[in-house]
Amino acid sequence: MAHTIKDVSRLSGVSTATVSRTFSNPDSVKKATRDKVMEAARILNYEPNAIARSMKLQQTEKIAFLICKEYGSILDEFYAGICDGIMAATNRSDYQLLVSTERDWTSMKRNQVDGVILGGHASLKLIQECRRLDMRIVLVNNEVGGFDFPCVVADEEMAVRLGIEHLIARGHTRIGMLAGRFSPYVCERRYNAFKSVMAEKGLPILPGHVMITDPDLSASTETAVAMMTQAEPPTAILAANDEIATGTMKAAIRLGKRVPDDIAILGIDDSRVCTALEPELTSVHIFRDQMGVESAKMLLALLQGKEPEEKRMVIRPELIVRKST
Amino acid sequence: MAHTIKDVSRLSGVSTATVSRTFSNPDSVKKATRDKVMEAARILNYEPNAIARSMKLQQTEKIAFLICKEYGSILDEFYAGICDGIMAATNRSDYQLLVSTERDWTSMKRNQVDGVILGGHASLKLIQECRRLDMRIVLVNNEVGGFDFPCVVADEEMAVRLGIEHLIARGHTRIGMLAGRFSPYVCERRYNAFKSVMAEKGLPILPGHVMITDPDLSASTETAVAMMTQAEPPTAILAANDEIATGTMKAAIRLGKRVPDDIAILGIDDSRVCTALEPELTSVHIFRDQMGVESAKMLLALLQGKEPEEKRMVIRPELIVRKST
DNA sequence: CTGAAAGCGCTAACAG
DNA sequence: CTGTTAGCGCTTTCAG
Repeated sequence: MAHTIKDVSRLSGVSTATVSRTFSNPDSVKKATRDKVMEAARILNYEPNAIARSMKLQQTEKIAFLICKEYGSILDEFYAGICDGIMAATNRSDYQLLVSTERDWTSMKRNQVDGVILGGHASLKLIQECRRLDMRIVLVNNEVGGFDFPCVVADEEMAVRLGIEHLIARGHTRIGMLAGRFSPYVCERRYNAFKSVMAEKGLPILPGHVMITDPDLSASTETAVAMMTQAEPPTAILAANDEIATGTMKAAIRLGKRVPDDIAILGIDDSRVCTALEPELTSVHIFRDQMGVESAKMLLALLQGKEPEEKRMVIRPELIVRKST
Repeated sequence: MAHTIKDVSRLSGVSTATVSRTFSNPDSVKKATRDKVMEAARILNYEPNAIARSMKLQQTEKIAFLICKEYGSILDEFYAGICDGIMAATNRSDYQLLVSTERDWTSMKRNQVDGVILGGHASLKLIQECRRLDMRIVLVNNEVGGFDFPCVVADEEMAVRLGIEHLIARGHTRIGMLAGRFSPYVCERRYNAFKSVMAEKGLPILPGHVMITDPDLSASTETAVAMMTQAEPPTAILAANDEIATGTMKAAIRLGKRVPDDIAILGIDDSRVCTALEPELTSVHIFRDQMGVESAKMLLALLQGKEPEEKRMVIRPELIVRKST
């Protein structure tokens, strides 16, 4: 059994209260006393017991990041990026970070964590469960209409707008979109943004110029082939994400079309694959790290009792022009 | 303040012990009593307090995954894969998972977690600190000579061997390697394996046929260009990982060399980029998920007091032949 | 500046 | 099968 505050108290000849103060509020203890305590602690290899502290304080100093998605691997590049950001922000505080998935977060006990960041398509059931246990909640890459939870999202409309405006600037008017079935929230936003921005620009969306595909590589490739082999194919394709854009590139290669001369291709997310491809893929960068950082900061602020001034934080994307457009 | 076991005890008219039993060992309580307790708990919106439980049991039922790396982003595809595996295995147990980095794991208090999985190049200092606090330790993607810590690693030698044998089967004899400066443990293993397997096969390593590069895309591209523009370049290049292989592919494209006819290229890791490239990249799959799963299982077993039969678990890789060789 | 003591919510040994 | 009770290790009020 490890030594406790009592052992240190005994060895150093001071009370347990003083030992406690030495560790949690050093300034309130005279230096001489403090030194005695620290020396005893060193000898005994004493380290404060985090559980007992939590018990007394009734807070865990832990938050959880719960990933709510069903498709693909859990920590894909997008969520890993968010997680990186959350880690960075959490680690700078006194909090520690638990990571799990919606599916596995079953053993919900009170006081496991002080708050949660829900990433992606969190079910209402999960949200209500968290509220029932008095946890503070922040959503990331999702928002729930009508409930007004604090959330951090990317400006999906702006992402699509940046893409379309770039294609227009390159002289394209027959622009198509390959939408995909991945995160419901994101997909819907990007899809709707495409329709509204095209309308705003006065560009018609021709029949067959919007298709929906599963987000994996082979499905996107097939769908892109179908789009490009129409009688009147688009001259530029906006893919709903880089994975789909990659499939579109493969389709172009298979059909012997030159990118960007015969067909311009543009992704969203700006993932690592963009620079691996040839030609390198133009994409709209979504600042996933920043989304993570901001959501963690928001939750931490909430836990300090501060209400954030803006409950809905929108992270602005940035167009990265490369060689595919 | 949330309700406690006492409130439930009072409302249901049984002792606190019975309430406790109802939640942690239901079978030891008569059904009728149990129902009364559950009903009271429901009414009061009671949920057991995890901290108090930990306090009593003197264990947190939490483990930590500490990522020890300096280059690149924290949760890159490789470590995200390991983390996925750890999450899966952890979530199937009663444990929960903390994720942090070596750099940030400073506020080391006793009883924050019951054990740790150290991923990558853990410093001896960190390991000793963990031991001092009586934590159980498992290393993943690393091992420490002479200390005999439980560890899970990939069979790096076999990965290289599979690659070389494949290239030999394709008729290559002038095989080069692009080694890289990423994880010291892995790099060294792959590099040494290359030399020993080549020797074993009786193939000479020609001057300039082994080069070391930074692992980023542009450095690998430059280095690969240098290797391919020698007087007598290799006919096949084994890259130390897929990122470097990607750079090698770019070098081939830049030099107008056809892959695999003019130059065969082979990666290690089998990351997502392999199928994005054209031609698709042959690579040796490292089962990172499995590494995560096994390391978590090992740690969990250790925490149950079981000593694992094998302290050093080696995960066998698998060659995935695609179009680049 | 330091000490005594109460108590955070739960579990488990023991008694009935 | 159920109740009583003694802590787990720490923080914090209140006194000194």
